[in-house]
Amino acid sequence: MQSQNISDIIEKYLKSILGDSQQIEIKRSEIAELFNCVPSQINYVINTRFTIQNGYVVKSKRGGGGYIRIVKVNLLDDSDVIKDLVNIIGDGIDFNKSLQIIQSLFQEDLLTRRESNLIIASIDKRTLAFEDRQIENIVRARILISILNRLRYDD
Amino acid sequence: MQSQNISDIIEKYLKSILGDSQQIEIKRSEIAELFNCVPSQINYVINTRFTIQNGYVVKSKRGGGGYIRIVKVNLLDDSDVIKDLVNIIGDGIDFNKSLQIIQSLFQEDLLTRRESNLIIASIDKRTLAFEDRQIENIVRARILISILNRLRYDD
DNA sequence: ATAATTAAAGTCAGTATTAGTCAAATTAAA
DNA sequence: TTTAATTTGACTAATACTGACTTTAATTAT
Repeated sequence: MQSQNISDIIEKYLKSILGDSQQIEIKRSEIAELFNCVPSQINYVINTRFTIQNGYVVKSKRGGGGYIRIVKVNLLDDSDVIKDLVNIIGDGIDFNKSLQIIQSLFQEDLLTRRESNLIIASIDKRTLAFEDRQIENIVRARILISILNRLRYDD
Repeated sequence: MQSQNISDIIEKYLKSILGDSQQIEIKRSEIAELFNCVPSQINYVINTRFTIQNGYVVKSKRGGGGYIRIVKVNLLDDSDVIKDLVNIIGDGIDFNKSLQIIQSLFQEDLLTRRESNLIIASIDKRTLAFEDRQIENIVRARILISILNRLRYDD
């Protein structure tokens, strides 16, 4: 077996303790200790291997009693379609193009009318009015992508 | 597994004795004694978990026979609450406060779980991460207010 | 009545306990 | 050799806990 770097090993370990359960909760420092690495290595593993693309969602809390929770989500059937849309959006999109995307999602029954309206409200020109038009489109893209990625899985 | 800090435990306890009732009245020192912590910890729990954004209003009295009263408020029939929320949002709000507001709206059935999740995705820290932290909060406030307005039209 | 005492709760700043970020250094792969 | 992935650690941020001090209200003493 090749490439047994620590990140791969930690990844395997986390997946093994995930096992059949839907989610795990770990203490970053404990895992780091266990594998004799710096704590931020755990972040690296999570950021590179437990992404939504791979079907994982991660939540965490700092401070006393803090934790990192890794949740395995099941990607929906339309997940790939949405992924393609995300690629189209790239790192900037204007309001009209966004509207088209939302409308098509609505027509595909991937969004209710109410949901569509809420999203439109959030990426609307007035909501995102900046001095700089370019920034507006960047922010809009980020918001849309974040929402689309959220649509790729249920709770 | 999760939430092993005293604050979370006290929060759960208070919510459990709240139960179905609209309000409870506690003695700070008694609760502190019960959980073997300093009295000001109770203030900490209240200030971080029983705020108006969480859907609670707290009243208290000092001196002999003093108490802390926690009241669960209803967003629907209390227009002052909505006003308070808008005030809190103001022209800048951080992610955590926003999250609390969304959760309250969900608990009051003003948002579905899916809608809540989509909104959370759109105002998430990563989504709105800018060079300037201030801008992040400004945009988040605009999005939230835009959404609140949208909700108003719907009814 | 007024003052002193007692019995609450509030505030705030300091400390402790987590996790996150970022970029430089190193290692592996192409 | 160039590029990509990994490793590291110093610095940052968020959350929780504590205790000394303050404020307010009720009760008791004068």
